[in-house]
Order: sequence, then structure tokens, then C-alpha cells
Amino acid sequence: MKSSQEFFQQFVLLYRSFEHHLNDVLNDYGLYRAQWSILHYLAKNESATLVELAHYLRVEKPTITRTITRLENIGYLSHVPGKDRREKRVEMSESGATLYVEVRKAVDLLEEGILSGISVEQQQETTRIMKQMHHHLISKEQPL
Amino acid sequence: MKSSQEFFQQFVLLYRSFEHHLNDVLNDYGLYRAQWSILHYLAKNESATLVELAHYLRVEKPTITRTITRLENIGYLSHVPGKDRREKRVEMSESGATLYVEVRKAVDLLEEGILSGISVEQQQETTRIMKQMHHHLISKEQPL
DNA sequence: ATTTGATAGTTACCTAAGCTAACTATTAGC
DNA sequence: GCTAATAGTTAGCTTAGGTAACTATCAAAT
Repeated sequence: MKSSQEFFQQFVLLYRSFEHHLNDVLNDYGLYRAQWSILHYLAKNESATLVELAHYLRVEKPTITRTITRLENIGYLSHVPGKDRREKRVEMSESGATLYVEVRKAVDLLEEGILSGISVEQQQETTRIMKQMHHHLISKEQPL
Repeated sequence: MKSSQEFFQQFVLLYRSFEHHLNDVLNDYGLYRAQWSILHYLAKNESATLVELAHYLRVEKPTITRTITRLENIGYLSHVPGKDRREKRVEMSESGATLYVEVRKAVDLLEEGILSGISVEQQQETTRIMKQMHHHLISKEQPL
């Protein structure tokens, strides 16, 4: 079998298993994957507009709107006023930030468990390769 | 940021981009990801029962039932009679197999494009690492 | 041989999370 | 100022996952 086939077969299986376990962790806190990915972004980037999130996560705007609405309803987000009144800029609220650090611990535990036995060098090398692959995919979408 | 966090952030982003492009390819043939993963399994394993597929893909039985039903309706699967009359063993029909080789070409093209510039050795090493990670996840689920 | 328990699959139903199409409200460019 | 483009929303569809409860068949123990 082609090494590319083996690669992606393993890649997909691993992703599905990972998503499964991640969901188990998140559900303990009443969260879902899509919500978590937004909180994660806001933890690393302070604030974001919906379009920014849509681009980053590579989903359409209505998908983001819905997830944001849910996070707002729970009270994990707050608005950041800006001068462009079309856009809606959000950041984590205090309770959102509090929850994030808590869940982050549990997710770190899961992730580090999965990576146990794999050296930091190998992790970084693999991350680098994945970035390269991601870049190949992005450049296919050029006509944005 | 922890290297595990960077790893999984990249991992998830890459997966989502990949799934997106894979879907684009599959849709040209009227297929979806879940259907494709079953055809892929049957291409590598000749035949399978629903439970076998559920275990491999790590989803529940009703999910498999539905996807199999769809593939049957399109005519890509046929039954393999066996002595245990509880189980339903399926394989690809002729038209399923024909479609598979066709789609396989397109998917190979996509996958090889994504992996371009990454040596076969690196691909294999990364596959090995992913297998190791997958194994960590599986062993967490021991009580099966 | 019969009963009991496990296993394979199905049915019905719920939910998350993606999508498109069509819309409003702003802003930017000419 | 008018027109284009951009940000976001609403409505509605679909895939694909999940549980709970069920039937049919088989295996094992008594």
C-alpha cells in the first residue's frame, strides 16, 4: 500500500479516537468541540471577530454565529466595542476565562497522555510536518 | 505554549482542512466521508460484519447500520452469506469495486499532493508515531 | 433439551455541527 | 452620493454521531 494511504488512514483513525476522548473531557464541563476551539482561539489571541474565527477554523459564517450564540448564552463571552459597527468582536468573559484554565488542565492531561513516550523533538518535528501539509492545503484554496 | 498544545492545535486544523478537501473530491462521485471509510476498509479487508466496522471506525452500531444501508441502496455492497445468521457480512459489489478504484485515484492525488515535499521516510516515521498515539488512546478504553 | 445470557443488527429519536441561499446593516471606493 | 464589498444573521437542509429499547440468533450451563 502507498505510504500516503497508510499515513492518512492512520491520521483519520487517530483523529477520530482523539475527538472521542476530547469530547468525553469537554462534556464533563458542558462544552463541545466547536465551542472549545473558539475558546482556545480566544485564549491565544485575546479577541476575535466572527469572520476571523471562520477563516481560522475554515467553516462558514453561520456555523460560527451559532456556536458564538451558544457561548454567549452560557455567559462565557463578552463583546468588545470597536469602530466598525458591522463587525462583532468578542473576547472571553471572566467566567469564560476561569472555565478555560480549568478545562485546559484536563485537556492538557489528555493530550500529554497521548503523547507520552514521544520526545518533545519528535513532537516538534511532527508539528512542523503538519504545518507544511496544512500549507499545501491552504494554497490550493487560493481563490478566496 | 506547551509542545503538546501546539501539536494538537496543528493536528486538528490539519484534519479539518483535509476533511474539507476530501469531501470535495468525494462529492464529485456522490460519496461522503463515512461511506468512503467503509469502502476503504472493504478494499483492504475483502469483507466485514457491521460490528467489525463499528469497532474499527470507533462508532456505534446504529451509525454503521445507516451508512451501510445507504451504500446498499446505491448498489455498492453485496451480502456474503455465512453460517451465523445473526451477523450481516458485506463486501463491495462489482460496481462498488469499480467506483472504488476510480475514487481511489482522485484521493491518492489529493493525499500525495498534501504530502509533497515530505520524504517517504518522514511519512513512515510520522505514521509510526501516530500509531503509537492511537495505541495510547485505545488502551484507555480497555473495559471493552 | 431448555433456559439463560450474550451478541448482531435494527428502529426511533435526539443532537452537534457542517452547508447554502437569501437577507440586513454597515463601510469603503470611486 | 451611489455602488461594491463586507460582517453578521436567519431559515432550513444534511451528515453523522449518540442512547435506549427492541428482535433474532447463537452459545453455554444446567
